[in-house]
Amino acid sequence: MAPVASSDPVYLRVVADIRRQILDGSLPPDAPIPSRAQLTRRYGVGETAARHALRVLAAEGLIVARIGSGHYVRAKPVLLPLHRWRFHDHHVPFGADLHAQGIRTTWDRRSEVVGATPDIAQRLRLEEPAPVTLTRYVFRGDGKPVQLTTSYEPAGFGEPAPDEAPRALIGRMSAHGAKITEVVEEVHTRIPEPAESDLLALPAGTHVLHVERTHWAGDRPVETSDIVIPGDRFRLVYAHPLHP
Amino acid sequence: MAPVASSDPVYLRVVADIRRQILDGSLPPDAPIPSRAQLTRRYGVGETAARHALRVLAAEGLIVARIGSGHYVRAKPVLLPLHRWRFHDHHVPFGADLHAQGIRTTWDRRSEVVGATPDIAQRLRLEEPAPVTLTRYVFRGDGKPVQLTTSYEPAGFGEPAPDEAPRALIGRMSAHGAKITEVVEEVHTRIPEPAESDLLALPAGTHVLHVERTHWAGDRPVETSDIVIPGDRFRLVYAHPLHP
DNA sequence: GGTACGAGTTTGGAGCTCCAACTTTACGGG
DNA sequence: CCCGTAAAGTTGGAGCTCCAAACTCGTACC
Repeated sequence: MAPVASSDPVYLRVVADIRRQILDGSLPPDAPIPSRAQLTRRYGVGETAARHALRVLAAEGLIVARIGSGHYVRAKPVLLPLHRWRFHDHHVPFGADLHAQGIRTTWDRRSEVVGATPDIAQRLRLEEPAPVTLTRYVFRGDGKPVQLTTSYEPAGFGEPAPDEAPRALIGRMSAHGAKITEVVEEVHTRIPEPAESDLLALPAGTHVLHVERTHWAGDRPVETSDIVIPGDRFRLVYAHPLHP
Repeated sequence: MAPVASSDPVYLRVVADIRRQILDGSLPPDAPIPSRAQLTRRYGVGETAARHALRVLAAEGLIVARIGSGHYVRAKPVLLPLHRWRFHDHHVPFGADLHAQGIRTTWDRRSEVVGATPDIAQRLRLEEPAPVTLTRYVFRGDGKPVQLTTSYEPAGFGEPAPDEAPRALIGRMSAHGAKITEVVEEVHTRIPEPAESDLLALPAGTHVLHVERTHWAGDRPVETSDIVIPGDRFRLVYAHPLHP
């Protein structure tokens, strides 16, 4: 979770504080959130900031607004903001979460330079035809493939060193002085669900991929969400940061 | 797209108007959106409304804000708000979109009454143990399964007639005077991608499921997104309604 | 005891203002 | 012609206010 510096907008201070209380359990499900008026007093902020903080938390799915009554902590607020990290432990819920459950994480990667499809070229703001480096990361939990990430970046930024950590494309490109406005990436997760594959006329017991697609904007993640299943299943719900 | 009545909030009038222009192409990608000041004049609304309208459109992914410069129509703004419709044509992007591409849509359904899992019971605000009707819809594009929806509703609302259209649980339950706060549903889509299944050590050519999970709240969808692939692939991006 | 009403609280819509940070543009000097 | 600076425009943060609709709860009435 990105820490909130004291220089950050004040509404983020409020958001961070309430979010922390919800996630660590001091505000249990269905607990009432202080009202707008109370927040202004308690945090010494204006109504605008209090209101915006509540809206952000509601958009994250952590709280629900019951109009006329108040805001309440949502049932099962398993939340991990989807915002600019990757599998690697320092950046990512996946890594942290797998670790917390005693699952050892590893990964490998294969890169190749390919011609950009019109789609990719447009997203990376390149002129067609342009060579792009396509990198596929396979992330494993206890050896079993858990997640596959496909990332594209303009060719010419150099091959990553063999042991270089999975890197955030955004960070890397801005380090080279380039402006990145959008990143396309695909995330895959394993999920065996025989009953359902049957309904879809697939061979019974077929292992099935959970494919999740992340259209990732420099300004704001458009959408995405989900669930990881390494052997057993556990669930992560990603919320959309609603800032600003 | 839900029509905007004249009694609706004014910011929604602005949102609806700009959204229409973007979707019908009169505002092409990268076209500038009128600024806050211009919107207040052009639509005769206050700054608050203009600002909120822009924020909603940005959250929907239709426009990007470039700070200091302005708002611009986003590249490829394929947008279909994920908000209380289903596959069936009148309610749904899927149906409309498939149709637009000359794909015939069909569907079938199987219902069974099962015991609610703790999870489902809690979501439907039922006391455990409670019987719930589990319905699986398989939606097809030209006969090929495209989407699978699993929905739960409290048992006792009656079996749907064999030819009754896939129904919105929310609408149906409120018609019975009940209050529904959340709907759980699962959406599955087929996506064959041999190269990637190879990387994940699956049999080559295995057909793969795109699983997407929709946690659907009475107040606001927490998250979800995505893509449909019937034979060939085409893509839909769902945006989160950011209201209020 | 049960019901109906009203006062107080809370959210959401809408208006206004001011300012900092940033971008774009236009202008003038070298 | 080119470059640097200044002015104008735009977004985002933050403050304030007023009001309608909706909910809660306690009181008073039947």
